[in-house]
Amino acid sequence: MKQNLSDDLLQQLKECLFTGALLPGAELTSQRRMSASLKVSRATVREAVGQLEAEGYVEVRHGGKTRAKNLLEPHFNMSLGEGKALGDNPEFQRQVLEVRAMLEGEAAFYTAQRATDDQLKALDAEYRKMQQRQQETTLEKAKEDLRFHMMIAESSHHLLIISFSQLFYTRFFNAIYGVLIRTLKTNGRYPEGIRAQHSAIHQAIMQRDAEAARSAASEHILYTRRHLEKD
Amino acid sequence: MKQNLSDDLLQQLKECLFTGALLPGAELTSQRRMSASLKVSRATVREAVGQLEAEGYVEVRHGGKTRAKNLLEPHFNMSLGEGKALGDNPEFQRQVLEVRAMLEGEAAFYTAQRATDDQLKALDAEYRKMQQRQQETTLEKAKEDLRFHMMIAESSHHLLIISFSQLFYTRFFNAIYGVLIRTLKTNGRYPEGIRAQHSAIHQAIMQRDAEAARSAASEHILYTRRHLEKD
DNA sequence: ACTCGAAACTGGTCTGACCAAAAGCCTAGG
DNA sequence: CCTAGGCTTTTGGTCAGACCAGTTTCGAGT
Repeated sequence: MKQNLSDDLLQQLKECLFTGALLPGAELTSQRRMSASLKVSRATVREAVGQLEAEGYVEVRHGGKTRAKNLLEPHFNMSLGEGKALGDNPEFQRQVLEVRAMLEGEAAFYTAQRATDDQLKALDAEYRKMQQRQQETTLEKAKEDLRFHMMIAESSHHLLIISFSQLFYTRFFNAIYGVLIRTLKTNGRYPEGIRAQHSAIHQAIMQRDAEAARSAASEHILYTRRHLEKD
Repeated sequence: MKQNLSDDLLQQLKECLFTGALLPGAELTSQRRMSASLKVSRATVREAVGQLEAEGYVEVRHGGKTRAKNLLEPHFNMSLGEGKALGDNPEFQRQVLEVRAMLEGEAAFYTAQRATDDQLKALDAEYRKMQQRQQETTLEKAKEDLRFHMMIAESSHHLLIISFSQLFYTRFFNAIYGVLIRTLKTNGRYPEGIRAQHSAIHQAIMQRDAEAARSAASEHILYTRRHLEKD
């Protein structure tokens, strides 16, 4: 079962990618460092990294750092969501909310179960920052909201959820933002329920109550959807 | 439009393969000769040849000559072999199951709510067909199972769920299939719970009971996951 | 004619060097 | 304060030449 050194290394690197030890967007150690720490030549490292790139798992730029790619990205280039045409479509916005409801519910669930203490601490800090800042533009509020949810997703230790969340939030930001705009228009102001819901999610995760976290996160999104349906 | 030297060479070699200048079984010139005749270093040649091998176009044996493979071969591997490392990874398999649990739960939920009568009829027909056929290979059972779930997803009238399901099932079929194989190995036979669970999903959707459909579909997947964790 | 081993291939790895692109840093000028 | 500009470091891309390890080839000795 002995194979090439470079194949060994390739396998090893893939392992890191599939288990989530190397998250999408994370930087790989440089070829020279790998070469030194693994006691193989840089040529061998290059061979392995080259394969990884060819298979679409990492992105390597001359002079820049090599970083892990999102596993789902190559398969997510559909005509969907490109542009705000879809972002303004109420039916599409509704669907985005429904997916968010399940996605963020699951993310919160696994985060409550698996987040490291450091991640919980960072999440707590972000939450408090979010609670303080008040007078901001709608756009900033939306971004802040997304950052909070993205942090939860990243703490889930669930490669697929992390990958999908990344793609989803970036691709469909327009639709998500559009929902907020429309809510403000219909409702007159930022719905007062949001604050309490964020608090509930935060609290459930901090107490590592997975089920509560899931339903709180899910409810948070469905609450927004109900606001939208009043039209 | 200038790219890497090795990429240039890779492209060039592919040309030879696709135009038939290099027929299946033919020997490639050695890396040293290429390096000399093209005035590039052997490292560059190796990079290109390595890619070719990774893509399945040539076969290279230590000490022996490198020869062109049958062009159709990579496409056959595509159906099953793409990313074998990924499909065999237990941790990844578990994550795939978890995503399936939420994805298929939601799909069943919306299908129960929104499927047209025609879609329900087609689903019913597929279900009955599935119940009849018994003696089949594991592979065929897996495909059948996936077809059933894909039909549910397609009946959900939910663009995002449909799109994601399609990508997910085709892309990660290996991991899904790997789960089945592993279950069979651990368990000795096809778990008897599956049949009843399919029935429960089918029944809930037919009665348009969305909540029941969701939990039945979700439970179906989680049941499989539990089987896997017995190791 | 056959066998077998040396020699001449092949690909796999290593070393250390240089180039070019990107990133980081640090200073001078707003 | 901080931003724009250059300088240095770090990164990936390529190169040369060497050695190791399998394969193949082919001729000498039987």
